[in-house]
Amino acid sequence: MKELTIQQKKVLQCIKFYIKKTGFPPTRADICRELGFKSPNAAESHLRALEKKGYITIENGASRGINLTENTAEKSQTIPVIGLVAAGSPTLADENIEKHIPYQGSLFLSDFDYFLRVKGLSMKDAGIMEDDLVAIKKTSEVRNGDIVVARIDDEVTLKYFQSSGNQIKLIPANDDFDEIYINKETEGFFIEGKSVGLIREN
Amino acid sequence: MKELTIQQKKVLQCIKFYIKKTGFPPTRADICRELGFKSPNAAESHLRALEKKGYITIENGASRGINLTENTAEKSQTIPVIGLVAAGSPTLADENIEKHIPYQGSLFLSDFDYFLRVKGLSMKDAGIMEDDLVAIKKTSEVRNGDIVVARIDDEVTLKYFQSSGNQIKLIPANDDFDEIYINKETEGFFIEGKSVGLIREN
DNA sequence: ATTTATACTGTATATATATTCAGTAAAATT
DNA sequence: AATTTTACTGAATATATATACAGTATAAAT
Repeated sequence: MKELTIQQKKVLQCIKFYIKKTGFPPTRADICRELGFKSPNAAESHLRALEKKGYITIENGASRGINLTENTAEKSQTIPVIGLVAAGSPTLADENIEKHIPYQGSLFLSDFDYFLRVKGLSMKDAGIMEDDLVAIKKTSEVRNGDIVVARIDDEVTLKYFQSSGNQIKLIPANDDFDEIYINKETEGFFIEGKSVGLIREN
Repeated sequence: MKELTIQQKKVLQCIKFYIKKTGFPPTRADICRELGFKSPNAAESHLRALEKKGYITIENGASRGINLTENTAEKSQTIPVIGLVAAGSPTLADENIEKHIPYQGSLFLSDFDYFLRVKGLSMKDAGIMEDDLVAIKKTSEVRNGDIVVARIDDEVTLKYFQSSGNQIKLIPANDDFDEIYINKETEGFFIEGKSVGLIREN
């Protein structure tokens, strides 16, 4: 599905929230009121853009005729929790799944694929403590400064990512741990995903 | 809840089905079409009866302003996010609510009443960072070691709770901050609640 | 370099829609 | 027996609402 702009995301969020609050979709005027627009056409244009990109459908001529697409409407689902063990990969294989957490909606800005149960304190200065659940989005597209799940052979770690040229640095957020230097082409090295959020149950 | 007549049940079912199908509630005319009525007032009367019996609410003046009641349609709730400002109390008053987060189910072991947006780093060694959302359960029953929301006059802070005899210690998790000593009977001192979990959006 | 998309304001209007009023009639309640 | 509730038809209307049209301006894509 095509990416949304920031404004379009705001409008979509506004629609979702309005439906949640009132039980029915907003009018153009309602959207303007919520987001501070002064012309109903501002809302209209955004709606048509959202329709074009497949996030909503609009019943022409009907008042409040906005319908969230299946992908857009949040289905209640469960997210697997995977243990971060010294030797073992965080794959979604059954044997690695600790449990499933019921989850609905959008707690984080980005969507994600699983929770990683943190072991150890190598990221404690980043506020990531033992037994925290880090929301992981499976992707290899990571930027410098991202907190990533990196695999080196069978070892899986959570670290800050720093790349320069052909060299990758995996930096812990704890002085007691050492940085890890890796060459991009190293056999057995792989970025599993990146952190997009965190949950702690006390 | 008061019993519905057969016709009223049909109308309620019609509304539910219409919402499922289209994503938005029906107009009076839509209901007439679905059920074969020839006057919009037939639908209107039934709607008012359903409203009177508590199965729906109607937003007067709004098109398609029909909302299924909580008992009628189970819907997920939203949790308010409250900003932790230096001077100001974390009450559920509208002016303090930053936004609402859609939330369903049980992410944490205990239920909770609101999210507190953390400012500052006084609890950083406990893994609580700036802008984290701490799930707060409103209660004054706290134990030693709990992370609590304490109010001293208009100042609100998040600290470890430690009580011995008549004295209460509020302990930060950061060496740069000082412990706070308070007498239990101090005027203006109050435990607002305790932390039962944490969410971080990166 | 030109076109398209984004992001609006502001005005206007046909029509979609809620809602009231006037009836009729049967069933249920008091 | 009288009143209220249910269950409609049919007509009328104020207004809520979608939507088109005319602009302005900037960013992104081709």
